[in-house]
Amino acid sequence: MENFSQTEENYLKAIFKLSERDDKPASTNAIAGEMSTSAASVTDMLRRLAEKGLIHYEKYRGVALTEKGSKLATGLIRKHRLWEVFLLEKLRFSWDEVQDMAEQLEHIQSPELVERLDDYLGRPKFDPHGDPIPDADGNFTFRKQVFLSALNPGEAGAVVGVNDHSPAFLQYLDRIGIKLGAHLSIAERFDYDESVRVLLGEANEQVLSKKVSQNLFIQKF
Amino acid sequence: MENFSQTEENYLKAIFKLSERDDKPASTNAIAGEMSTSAASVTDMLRRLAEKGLIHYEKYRGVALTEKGSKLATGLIRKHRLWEVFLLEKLRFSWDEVQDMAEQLEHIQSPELVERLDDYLGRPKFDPHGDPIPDADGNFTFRKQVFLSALNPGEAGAVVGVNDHSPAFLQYLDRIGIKLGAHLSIAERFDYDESVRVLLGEANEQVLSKKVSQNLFIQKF
DNA sequence: TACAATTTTTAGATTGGTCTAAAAATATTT
DNA sequence: AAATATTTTTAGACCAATCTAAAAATTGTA
Repeated sequence: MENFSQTEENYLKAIFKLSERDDKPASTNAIAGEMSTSAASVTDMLRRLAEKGLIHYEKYRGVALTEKGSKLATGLIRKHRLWEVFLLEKLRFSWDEVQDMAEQLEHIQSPELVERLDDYLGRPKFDPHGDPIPDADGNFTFRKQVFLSALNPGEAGAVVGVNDHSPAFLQYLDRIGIKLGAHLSIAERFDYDESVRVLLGEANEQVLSKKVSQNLFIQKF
Repeated sequence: MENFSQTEENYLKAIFKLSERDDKPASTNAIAGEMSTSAASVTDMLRRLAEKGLIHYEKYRGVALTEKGSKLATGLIRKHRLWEVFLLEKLRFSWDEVQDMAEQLEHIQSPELVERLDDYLGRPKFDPHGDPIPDADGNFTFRKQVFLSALNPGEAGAVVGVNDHSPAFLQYLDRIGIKLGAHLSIAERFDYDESVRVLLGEANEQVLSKKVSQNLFIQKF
């Protein structure tokens, strides 16, 4: 397949993310927001991406990825998440440090490298934040997961992912001892501010704010 | 330190390589050749690199790297060679396959990543082609080495590096069983075409052409 | 339905990196 | 030292990606 510029690739990723989130065509403005650029620049780029057959684009109607664009975007996500696993598992970075590096590494062009890396890492299905890693054909492994905020007192499960990937949130989780795979159960729910008291593992009890509980993915037991 | 574009970085590498080879300022034309671009483009870029304090440049007088430019160039070489070690040792690529990937990976911006990678690889001093890997301060480990073509009958040594990095040459070496570290001795030298008959290891005898013998680095016993 | 607000596109300019063709400087030869 | 050859620089143009400001289209609302 042809090669595209890093900028073009980043636009594709942004469109993929927005379409996935809202399940409808991405708007020029939304893309501009995601890319931290102006709407005018986005329009320019959309015209070019459409010419290259990467997106379906009609003026004023928003955009969706074509099959080709979608393959490319999932390929980028695959690379990003595999490199994140590498950085954590092999180079011992922590999960709040890997974003910038993976952002660069995902643009390395070499199909063979991706497959060898995947092999080397033991073909992981999820990245260090719990996000699924698409396989070489672009298929994601899905998981039945809910926000912690959707759990009721008495219910229990394992932490399988985060919704917010910011270093601040990830460092907070480290501080209070929440890692991917941690077991927890809801002890009590406070209607006042929608915070919850949870039991972490055997003996660690914490009160988590509404914001935190809306950013943790749980797989129920 | 500021960041520079991949193009700027590639110019710095080219200038470093040329200055190292000839031990005098690099000419516009030589750089154009190295970069496969036009002399006019080089002149443009030189003006910009000089403005950024990366090179000493006087019109018509050729260029040399400044301290800053030199630090940057050795940093790139360090990254390139460390990634090559990674690709070979960890991902099991062969020494003729790694060039393109390392060429991309060397532009990843993250000092922390380089140091972790170095650690992870066991702080290697030489890359898979026998080229020295500069340390974090830019210091190279030097080695007393000569071309195979400089050895006389009866002399022996170990293959410690290659001068030609082309896949064709490296694959040829694989084919006839010459690896880095291989021991060899000169059995006979033919004045006719300056080829040499060498004994490889215990029992492998080969005649090597002048061209081959001028592209193998040997450390004498 | 018409007017206002918002979103999107167009127009025109800028920057980095590239090119070709021509001019200027340097190096080589006689 | 003059003439010639070579190298290097300048001039002017192009493309990708970006910007701001203004125009056009769409959406929301009185």
